[in-house]
Amino acid sequence: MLALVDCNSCYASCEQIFRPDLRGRPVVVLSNNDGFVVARSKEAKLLGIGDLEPFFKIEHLLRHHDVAIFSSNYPLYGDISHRVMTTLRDFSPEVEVYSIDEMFLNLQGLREDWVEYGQGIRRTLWRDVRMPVGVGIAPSKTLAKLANRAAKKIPKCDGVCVLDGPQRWQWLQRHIPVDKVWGVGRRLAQRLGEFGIVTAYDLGQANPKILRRRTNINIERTIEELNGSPCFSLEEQPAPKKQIYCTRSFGEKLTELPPLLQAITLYASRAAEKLRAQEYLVTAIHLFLHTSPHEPNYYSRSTVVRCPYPTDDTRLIASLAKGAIRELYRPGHRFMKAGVGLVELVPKTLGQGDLFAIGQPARAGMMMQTLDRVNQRFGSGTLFLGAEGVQKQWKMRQAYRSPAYTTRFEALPVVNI
DNA sequence: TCTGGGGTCCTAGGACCC
DNA sequence: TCTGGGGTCCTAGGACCC
Repeated sequence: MLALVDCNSCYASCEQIFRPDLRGRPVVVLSNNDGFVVARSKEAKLLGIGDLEPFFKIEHLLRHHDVAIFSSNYPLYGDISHRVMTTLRDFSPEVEVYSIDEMFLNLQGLREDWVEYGQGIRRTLWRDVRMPVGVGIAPSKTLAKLANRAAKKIPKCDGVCVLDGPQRWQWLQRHIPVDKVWGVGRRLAQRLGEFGIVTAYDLGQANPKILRRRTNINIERTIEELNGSPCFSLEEQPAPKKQIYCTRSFGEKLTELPPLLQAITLYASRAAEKLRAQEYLVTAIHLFLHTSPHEPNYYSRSTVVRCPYPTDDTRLIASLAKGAIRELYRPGHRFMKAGVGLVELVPKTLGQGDLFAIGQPARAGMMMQTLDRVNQRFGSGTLFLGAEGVQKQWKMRQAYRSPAYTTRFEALPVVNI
């Protein structure tokens, strides 16, 4: 058995931790660039505010109902997430951090009353972090996902749902549309519909071999999982990434080259940071930029540049990225977004293997190590390439951002006693 | 005034080469 | 009977997840 713990309306709940006056009130959190709604408190959902609704389309509705609006505050959410995960580690010796607001716990060998175990998790996380969560417990990840959904949706569950036998999970599956199954998106659901597969139960009863031929390979394992046979194992150490991307929409459309180059330098730096954290080197870099698809004369270009040698040096990666963007840039367009992808990676420890090939100078490695240490200790962005610029007028919009309560001294909450 | 996120992986299809 | 490869690289775009 394993458990999936998932924070309720994660970002909205994070905001409510330091604003208890907002508990019981409608709260929404917007995506990067204040683009659309990515988190809604229970009360906001009751107002009929949908998931992923463009902010500009519903702003009037939010104002009308006096909804509290927040821009995304990732330093805050990341820190709260870390507290949640740390607390959860006390409940199982083997865990997988699946996303910023979800964790799988292996329950193997823990003989417990699962409902009480789940309620214990909920009580503890509320007491220690003030984070409300749902707990789904089942023999496979896919079932634990469904259980988690039920824990939140079915009032009788009171936040915990245990699927410990076929009767229970089959009953639930009959009430869940197939596109809510983990790994089944809109497109696949449509295809499955052509075979008469509409609910999660239909999928569980389908013939895996036949469906595999007609759709994709993963569907076979999903079917097994729906029947209680685990196929996706718990990954304590997630597999190394095959690609690392950093892409952003700009706060305002960019027409000139210099700010584009600044932005791409920042994205290259972020991607290189992640690359070093994974202890890999990059050999090929993907660059792209495009205008808004909602505007006429849509312009979109991308290219791949090869590195002279496998590298994790921010300076080299940024310089290659800038060179490529110069080539892709055309005046007269209003660019909305650009990005850097490190697309061919090799483990750092693999080494060169070629006596005559040029490798990355050792000094570069030391320089990057110093850069990372300073930024880890004093905060991301303490040391950065001058080419990023200082003003950064292209930064994303964050008109409603809350303070970094837990990660900046000057933003610490003040308590009046 | 104008406004639609970000990350990862996969695949289709064309160009090019032997 | 009718037909004619296969690999690699590149770009574009889609699918799915949170």
